[in-house]
Amino acid sequence: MPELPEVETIRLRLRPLLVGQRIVGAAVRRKDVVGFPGGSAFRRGVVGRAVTELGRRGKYLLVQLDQGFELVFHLRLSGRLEVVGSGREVEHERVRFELSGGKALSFAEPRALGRVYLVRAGNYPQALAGMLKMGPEPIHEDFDAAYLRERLRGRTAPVKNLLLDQRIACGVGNIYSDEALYRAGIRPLRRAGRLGRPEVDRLARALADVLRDGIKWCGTTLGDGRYRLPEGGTGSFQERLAVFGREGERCRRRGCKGVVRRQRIGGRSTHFCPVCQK
DNA sequence: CTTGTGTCCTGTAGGC
DNA sequence: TGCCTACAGGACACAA
Repeated sequence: MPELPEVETIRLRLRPLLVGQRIVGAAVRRKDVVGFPGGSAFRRGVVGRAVTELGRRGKYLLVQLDQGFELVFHLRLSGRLEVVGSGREVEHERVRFELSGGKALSFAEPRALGRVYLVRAGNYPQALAGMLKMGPEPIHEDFDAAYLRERLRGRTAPVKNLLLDQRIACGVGNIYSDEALYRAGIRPLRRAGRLGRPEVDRLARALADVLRDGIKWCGTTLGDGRYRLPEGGTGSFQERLAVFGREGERCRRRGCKGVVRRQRIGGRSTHFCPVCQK
């Protein structure tokens, strides 16, 4: 669930809590959540390092450490990062980092699908191949209509599937892809290579806009409450969703009588307004 | 290369 | 009430 806006929100909130802190201890409570390196090298490598900055690439959160190291987190579906008092227990905690200030950074992940990696900054191992192949950030200038047109040209897969491909546009997940397609007025099942130039133009803009809006509203906390801010609060973009999670409800556009439909595309549930999206 | 399907993982919702 | 199944979804492996 954490997509680009959620990870960016987490980054902004965690930054003042982590930068300047030194990791004085680490406990790996579940080994398979550490993606790299294996064995005790992860714990040995991370202890003693100080946090210098927090970055983000797509859905990855990058915790820069001194001496050229970097902790890379991917929260996948249900991962959570929280700074807690040193004694406090956290449900589903997989890895805990004790901090010099007396608190701890807790990485909790009920489904154990999320991962944390310790690498040389910018030097990603095979286990993190996704980082090397990742496409541009849709909210940066190097992502524009011309680029998207080039990447979609000739492709026969549904446009929805390609929006989820991190090699084309990183950071986009199921929620924001549906919302971007709604804003662009494009049905998710349309074959990507068949979109007209004005449609791709709208899509490129909609993607950037919806992700920026998501950041502005601190991300989307759905009913399950899995995504939370590091301080425990919720995002508020869920109140602004046009289609995601609104199956059977009326389209939000003024005067539109459409009812939001849900359909499985590429194994994922996909939402759209049959009136607004062509 | 492209596309579609299965797998990982576990908590939860819904059916009977 | 309790059991069972389907589903949630991001990334990746793999088959065609």
